[in-house]
Amino acid sequence: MNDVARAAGVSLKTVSRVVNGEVTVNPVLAAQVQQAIEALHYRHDIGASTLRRSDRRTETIALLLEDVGNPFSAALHRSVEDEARARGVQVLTGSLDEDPQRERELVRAFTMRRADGMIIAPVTDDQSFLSTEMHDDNPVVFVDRPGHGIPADAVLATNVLGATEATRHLVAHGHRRIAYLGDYIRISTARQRHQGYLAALAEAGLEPEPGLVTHDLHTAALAESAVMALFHRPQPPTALFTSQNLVTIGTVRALRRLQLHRTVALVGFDDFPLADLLEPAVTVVAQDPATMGRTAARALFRRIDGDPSPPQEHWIPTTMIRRGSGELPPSPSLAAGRPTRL
Amino acid sequence: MNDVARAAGVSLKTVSRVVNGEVTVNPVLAAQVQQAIEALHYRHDIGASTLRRSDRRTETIALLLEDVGNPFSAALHRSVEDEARARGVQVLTGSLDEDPQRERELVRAFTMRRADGMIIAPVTDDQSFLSTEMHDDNPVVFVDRPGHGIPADAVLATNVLGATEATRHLVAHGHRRIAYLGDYIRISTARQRHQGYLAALAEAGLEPEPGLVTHDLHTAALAESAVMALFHRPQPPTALFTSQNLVTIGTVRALRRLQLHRTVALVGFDDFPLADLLEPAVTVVAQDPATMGRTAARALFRRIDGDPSPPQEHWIPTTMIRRGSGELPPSPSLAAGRPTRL
DNA sequence: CTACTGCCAGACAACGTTGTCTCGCCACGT
DNA sequence: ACGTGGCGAGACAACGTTGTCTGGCAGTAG
Repeated sequence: MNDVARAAGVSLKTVSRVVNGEVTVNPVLAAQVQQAIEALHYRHDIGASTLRRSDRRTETIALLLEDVGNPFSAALHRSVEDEARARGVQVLTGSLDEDPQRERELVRAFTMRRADGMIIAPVTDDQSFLSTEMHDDNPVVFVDRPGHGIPADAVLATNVLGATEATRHLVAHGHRRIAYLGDYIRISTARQRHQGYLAALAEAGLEPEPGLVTHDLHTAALAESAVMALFHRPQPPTALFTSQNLVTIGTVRALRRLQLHRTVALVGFDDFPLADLLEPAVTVVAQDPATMGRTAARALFRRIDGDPSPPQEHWIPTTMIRRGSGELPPSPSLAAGRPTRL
Repeated sequence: MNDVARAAGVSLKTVSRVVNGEVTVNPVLAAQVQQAIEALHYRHDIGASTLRRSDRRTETIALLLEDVGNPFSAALHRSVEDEARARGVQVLTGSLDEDPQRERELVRAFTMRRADGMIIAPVTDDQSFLSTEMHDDNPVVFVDRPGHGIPADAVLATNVLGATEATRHLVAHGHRRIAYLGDYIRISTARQRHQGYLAALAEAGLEPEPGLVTHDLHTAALAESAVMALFHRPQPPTALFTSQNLVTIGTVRALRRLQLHRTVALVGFDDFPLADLLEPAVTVVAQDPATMGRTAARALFRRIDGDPSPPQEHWIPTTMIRRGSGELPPSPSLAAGRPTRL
């Protein structure tokens, strides 16, 4: 900046004014400064600027997701980036992998880099550590899952409602034995989807059968073997509700192997690419990760801009997409309670 | 830091030494300092540290990809993050959307934030601007596509070879009229894959037919209508080589609509989730985005650590995965040159 | 012609940290 | 007892920038 000032024949402070777009500077001088900046390839140092400024902004936000490589997180990431881009803000990302320790480490790393705010899909049920971990005026917005122990905005899918709708849909097609297959039950979204499943059963006057509920399926492979097991016992289900992406995919694989994919009804929570091209195409309750990301980013920027209103919950609705797998009628043979032979 | 020093009864400089893990500190004092840090919730300020340090490291790298939301970029992003995590380095990300201006903007934004290095999947054929845009000692590594106008490492898939192998595979199954469907021909990977396709045809003594080559299909929808058009003319192909993810998916959709998915052979470049669950399952030449990301990150860190050796090209091999669609024989009816009726 | 106002440019200090230099202390050898 | 060497701690300046204060100059009113 000193070099630029010398080249433009002005003081260092005037260069600062030009760089920051202040209007109280003679246009002639401003033009000279701009020229010098170009000539010397001067680049403004945001780090030094942040250090000195009173608002301490870095024009950078942090985004902590389950795994930046999975389609849901990636879509959410993209829409956050688009909102940030419109404000000239950059995005630091990190994957949590359901690891509580990683959650704290990343929050610390991003705090040390003075991110202006964070959007977090939390792993655990206690985010109270954020209040001591983060700088006081840096807001947090929770996305996908609610945070606890700290007042903050949250952007959530209507998990209970969506799961109820999915299960109700299967009931409406005549199913009485509907299995639930879900992710780690400690994950709040999995709990809520399980809760929606139970609600729909209760509503229909159906007794929940413990043998038809399987939790903690965190990978497609686990889901696949869970489904295999399910159909090798007496009284198998005639329909399945899978509460997550990877579980749905593992389930489709298993049904193929069992040759039951045209026999057993299936509704999955969360859409996935190519669901419409499978045979039968997979009926899903679709989340809207793009809207979730956009909403979270907007909420965060509102807080960064100083909105002091009480924390808000934003509920992003799910949409049922009927494609075929969810509209299969109960198989008489399975309904009779016969297990599948290999 | 001053507060910590006071609380621990040492000088500010000693706190700095403890924070930076220097060994020339009395363990007793170091413990006192650690205690004070905990008690006061002191957080080291990386920005200020960067400003003062002689190496000016931010422990942050930048990653510029086509679109962080697409599966290829997302997988690559994830593996870069894993390498960075092992070094305590954070990742700034940005999507380029094939936009040259965006490429420059993001490079500038990340330079202003003093990223220690950048991994870029470049949009254009001229990255010479990087040499004036970036700080002198901050390395770049190109990934997926080569950079031009600046010496730097590059991590590339064996695009020509992979495309040749794919096309050769179709030739080996008896096909003589093989169509090429690809992304914007200005993208270097698309050019290379087209080149591989031509090479395989030449090798088999087949005349390339201009009518069987379609470029600039950047979305699945464009690919879909291109395929529809292809089969409504006389002399349709009996096999298709699709040179990119979205093109392959659009093509599958079109073949379904035409009821030709069990008739026309298809090999796609780049694998995609659920390709194995389609009917027929889609034969692909798979790239390895995880290895590409890992390799790029390692190359970048080697440069950041000061490796002065000449720039290197890393070629990441592709793998053909035979799943069924690529092994279909030529349809006699199509081979006879009859166009498809709707 | 003086006094006052407004406005723009520059001087200076400070943001939180670390590189460098200096100084004091202790152990050890003579 | 005294000198020397080594090692650990503190003082100070500086990194690149901006908030604040001061000063000069032009324009205007009395």
